Amino acid sequence: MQIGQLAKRTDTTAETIRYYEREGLLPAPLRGANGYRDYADAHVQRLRFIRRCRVLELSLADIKQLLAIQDQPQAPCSEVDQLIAKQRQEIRSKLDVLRQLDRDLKQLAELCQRPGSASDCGILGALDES
Amino acid sequence: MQIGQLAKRTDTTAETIRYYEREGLLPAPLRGANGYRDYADAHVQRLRFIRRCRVLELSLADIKQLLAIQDQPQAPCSEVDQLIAKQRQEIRSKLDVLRQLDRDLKQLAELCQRPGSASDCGILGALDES
DNA sequence: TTAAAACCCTGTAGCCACTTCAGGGTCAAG
DNA sequence: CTTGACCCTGAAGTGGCTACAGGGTTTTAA
Repeated sequence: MQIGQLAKRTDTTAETIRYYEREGLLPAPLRGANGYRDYADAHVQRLRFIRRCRVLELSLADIKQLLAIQDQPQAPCSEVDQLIAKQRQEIRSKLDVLRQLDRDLKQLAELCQRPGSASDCGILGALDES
Repeated sequence: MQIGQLAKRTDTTAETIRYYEREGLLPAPLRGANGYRDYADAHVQRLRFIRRCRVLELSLADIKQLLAIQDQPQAPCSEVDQLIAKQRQEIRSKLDVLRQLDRDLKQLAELCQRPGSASDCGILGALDES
C-alpha cells in the first residue's frame, strides 16, 4: 500500500510517516519501480502502536524503547512497567499545575467588570502587582 | 542595573531576557560605556508582568497584546477579558485530555504482573491491539 | 601586578514533534 | 494531452527558550 493509504488507515499524514521513518521508529518499507514506498500490514500495526503511545503523550524516545522491547520477546517486561509509571507521574504533576492554573485564571476573570478602560482594568492590575 | 541583576530579581536568566528583547516584549534598555545593558525599575515591573503571564501559560503573542493594551490607558479592557477567557478554555480542555490520559495510564499500569517477559506483557499487548 | 573568576556581548545552533514549502517526478481519468 | 491527485527529497519554520562558541570587561584575591 502507498503512503497515503497508510496515513488514512492510521489517522496520520504522509509527512509524519516519513518523519517517523527518518527518526528510526518505523522501518523503511520496500519501494516500487517508481520509487514510491510500499507498505505491508506489519507497518499498519506498528504505526498504530506508535500513535496509541503518542496519544498517551509518550515521547518518541520512550516509544523507541518500547518498540525495542517488543522486538525482543524474551526481554523482561519490567522496563515497560517503569516507563508507564514514569509517564503517569508526569501526567499527574501536569494535572496539578493545570488545576492551579485554572483556579488562578478563574479568579482573574472574575476581576473584570466590563465595560472599562485599560487604566482601571482589574485583570491588568492583578497581573501588574505582587 | 545589569542584566544578571535583573535576572535575579525576576527569577529569569540573562538569555531569556535577551530573547524577550529580540522578540519585542521587553524594550531595549540604555547601554553603558562598555556596551552592557543598563536596566531601570520599569523594566523589572514589565518583566515581572511577562513572567506572571507565562506562569499562566499565556503565549508570547498574547502577552504582547496585553502589553500593548496596557500601554494605551484609554483602550477598552474587553480584549483583556476575552484573552483570559480564551486561555481558560484552553486550559480546561487540556485538563480534560490529561484526566482521560491519567485514567488510561492507570488502567495500563494495572495490566502489569511482574516479573514477566515482553512476549506476554499485558501493557505491550494492550498497546498493540484495538 | 597579574591572573583567575565572574560578569557581559553577539550570533548561531539545538530541543521536540512535527508541519510547511520549494521544486520536482508519476500516474489515472476525461 | 492535460488536469489533478498522488508521490519524492531536502530544507526551513514553529514556540519558547537553552546552550554554545568565541570574544570583551570588570572584580577579586594572591
